[in-house]
Amino acid sequence: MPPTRERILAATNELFRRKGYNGTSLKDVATASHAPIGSIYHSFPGGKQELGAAVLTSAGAAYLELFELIAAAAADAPNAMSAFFDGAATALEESDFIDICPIGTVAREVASTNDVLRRAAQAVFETWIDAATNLFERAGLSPDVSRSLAGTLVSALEGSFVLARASRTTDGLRATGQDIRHLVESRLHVSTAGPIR
Amino acid sequence: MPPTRERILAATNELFRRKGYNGTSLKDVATASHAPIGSIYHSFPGGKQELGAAVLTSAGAAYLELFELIAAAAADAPNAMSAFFDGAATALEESDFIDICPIGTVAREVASTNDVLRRAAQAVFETWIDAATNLFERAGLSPDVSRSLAGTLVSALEGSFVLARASRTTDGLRATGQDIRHLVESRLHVSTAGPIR
DNA sequence: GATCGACTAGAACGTTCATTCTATTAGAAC
DNA sequence: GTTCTAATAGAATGAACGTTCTAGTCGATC
Repeated sequence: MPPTRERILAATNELFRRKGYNGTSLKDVATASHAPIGSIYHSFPGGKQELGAAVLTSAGAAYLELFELIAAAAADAPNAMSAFFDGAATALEESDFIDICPIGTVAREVASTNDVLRRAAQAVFETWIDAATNLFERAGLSPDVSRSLAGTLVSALEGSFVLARASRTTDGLRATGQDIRHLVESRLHVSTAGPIR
Repeated sequence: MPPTRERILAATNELFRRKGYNGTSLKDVATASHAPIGSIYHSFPGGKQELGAAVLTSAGAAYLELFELIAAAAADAPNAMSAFFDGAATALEESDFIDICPIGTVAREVASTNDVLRRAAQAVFETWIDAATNLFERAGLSPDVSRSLAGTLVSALEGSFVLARASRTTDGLRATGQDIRHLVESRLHVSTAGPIR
């Protein structure tokens, strides 16, 4: 059995995906992680808020790693786009549509009411956008275009999770992957073979 | 003063944006709408769930109307894309980053735990995607490409709301608008002037 | 002007929430 | 083997939750 702190983080991560921040109680966390409430407060003295921020940060780091793995395995930037969305679609299907990034969920839910969690989510998104920006820059795009595309990629991923989860289908997710792939290809052609620049 | 039912819907709509479904209490709704709790149950006998579904539906219809207005005012489909995102960015800035679609928030929060609300959100997204599909078809794109782009547009909008709200900036929102605009232009060029089809 | 349904009003109820608290257990340090 | 800190354990607490319930108020209709 993994250490208590890890079990609590993992259980909370899953609960946040299913029920969001306000829908997850610490009793739920205690039950799912097989840890008493006292241990939650021992590992996270700041209570639910500190636990929430830790979950966002650790989940963000895990997704960043996954991002880099998929990007490294893809033949080029456009292929990486399809791979991101197809991978997300498969994960969603296999988990009966619960395996969706908890960060966007929590970010929307509490961005106006909890500045600590808002900043934690913002920091995570920033790491993803930085990583995607690097990917596009390495593919030959300008810093500005790369950063814009990175934001669009993360937005499209987060947004298509919402639609997929509401409709319980992944068709849209995969189609959006193709659209984003096409967008990146188009930007690459303009900048490397186009008449201007 | 508008009728009670309308006041309750409007107040709940705003509370959902700020705090999500689970974060909004019926006491909050009663206070914000200047209606007693009894009146909430009188107008919505099904309680919080029925109220929630009604908010999603009415907000969805309002956004659909807004979508059609902006699309009709734009010179063409690509211009409509920028207009959607710029309009959202302005609304977000003017409302101190709370004026973000409550539907995506609630959809992520309760999609796994409340099928009534999940279906309500799904139905709303469907109306938006249908409307956007029509827009792209009228611009000359095939039904398949149009529907895919429509899903990508809605996804990118919903997703960039999350990022904008977390970062409290609208730069990314506007940049994504330009990317989506570019994507639509690219699809139009391929299908109307390209060598194939 | 009496009657009646629609609406207003908020107290009451049982549950659940995040947090705090007091014990108890386990294992390293000396 | 004693000591001491870290971790476990869950009962206690007070606030807040969604819902139900009982009164009271309003305005139209006869």
